[in-house]
Amino acid sequence: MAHRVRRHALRHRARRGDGELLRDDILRATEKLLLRTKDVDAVSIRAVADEVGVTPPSIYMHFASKEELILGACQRQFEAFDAVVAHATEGVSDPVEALIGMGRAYVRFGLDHPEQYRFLFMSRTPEWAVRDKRVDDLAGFGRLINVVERCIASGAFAPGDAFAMSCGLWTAVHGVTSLLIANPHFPWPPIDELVEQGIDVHCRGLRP
Amino acid sequence: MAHRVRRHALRHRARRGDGELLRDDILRATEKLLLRTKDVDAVSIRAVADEVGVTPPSIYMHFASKEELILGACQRQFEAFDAVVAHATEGVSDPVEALIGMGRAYVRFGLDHPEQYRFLFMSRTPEWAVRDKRVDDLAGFGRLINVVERCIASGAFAPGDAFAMSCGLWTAVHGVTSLLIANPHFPWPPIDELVEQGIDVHCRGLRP
DNA sequence: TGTACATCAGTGAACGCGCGTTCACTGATGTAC
DNA sequence: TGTACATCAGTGAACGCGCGTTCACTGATGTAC
Repeated sequence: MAHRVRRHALRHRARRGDGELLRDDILRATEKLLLRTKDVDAVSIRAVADEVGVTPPSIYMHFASKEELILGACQRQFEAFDAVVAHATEGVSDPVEALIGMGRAYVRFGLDHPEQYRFLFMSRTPEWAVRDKRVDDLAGFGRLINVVERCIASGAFAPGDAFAMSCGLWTAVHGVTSLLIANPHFPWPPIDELVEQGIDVHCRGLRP
Repeated sequence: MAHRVRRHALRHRARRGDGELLRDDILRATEKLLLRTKDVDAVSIRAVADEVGVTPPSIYMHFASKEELILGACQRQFEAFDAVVAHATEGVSDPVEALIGMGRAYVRFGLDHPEQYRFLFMSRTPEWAVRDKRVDDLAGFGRLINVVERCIASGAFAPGDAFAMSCGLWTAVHGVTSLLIANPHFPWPPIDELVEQGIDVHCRGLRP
């Protein structure tokens, strides 16, 4: 393979006091690389620096190590994912409809941002990421439990452990999303059909 | 980090005509490393050679490249997985029972061999692996379709597209397996419960 | 039975590569006087 | 208003590392005569 050559234009040096601007540029570049390469291992300090238009040591002005950089990008992606799923339930009063909307949004986000999804829910979670990640994780999951409880209260679902049901629902939508991401060459039936059917079957199975 | 040091005993040179023995040793060592390191990226030609007790160039006597080596190990794992799932349906006449048995065996294999499962069903499938892998893949999937068809014929499942139903069932068991593998720190309910509930809910949802 | 030799199963050393990270530096710019 | 200076936002070159892969070789062993 050829030497790594500088591919991107040099970035203008920030004005004094605006050093923090670089931090944002770095995170944005990291996400861009994740999306383009579709491989977290291809995201190197050097590649990120090049994408930003800066030299590698500059990264260390804002992140103590590569781990911290990746963790930072991960956090951002998590927030985006969380926002999309939260948005799906807005203004929907029927709890089953809200649940279905969440499921659709979940799968859609995963398929639209496969590398982000892979990173968030399919990769080995290194020890260092667990603590910080877990907070948001539980926040998004809390929303799910809430909707499931409303489904039970409304009589749409049989009474039972809302937490366990939520785990089941999560595994269901995750199953569709991740299998489609990992196995794009399999002769799947039409995606929308698969999603609708998966959610529908699961909801039918939870009825009284 | 320290220099890689030879950790394993030297292997006895094979007798003339027994050169093929090394091929088997290499594949076994590769699987062992996958299991131990839980990371396909940690499996290097050099690490495999060391595990076998041989020098790196020896690997190239049996595999043209690292890709071929990994592919060989993947094939083996696939066969093991396929055998376990096939075994689960043996001697079970009731089709729903057979399906449940397959599901349990599937999840169990995944949790018992997380790195194999990750490699088979959660990793990016490189272009070169697709063609060879697909054959076994469809073979195992064919077994699933077969059982689903029997479920429909017996009246246990509502009539419908057996292929689409099989896809749905696959995503369901995959969802449980892969989410547990990727997120071991999440406060899951008891695993058996999660598995049983997942399969049960899905089967209920498919009833007439 | 003895010996020369071809073959086979490897070895040892090296190649160039991209990686994370460190360290001494530079040059523009805001600020104090 | 002019100037010395501290600070800030970076740079350039190098470090040691493990990696996949290549190439010329070696030494044991089965075989032909």
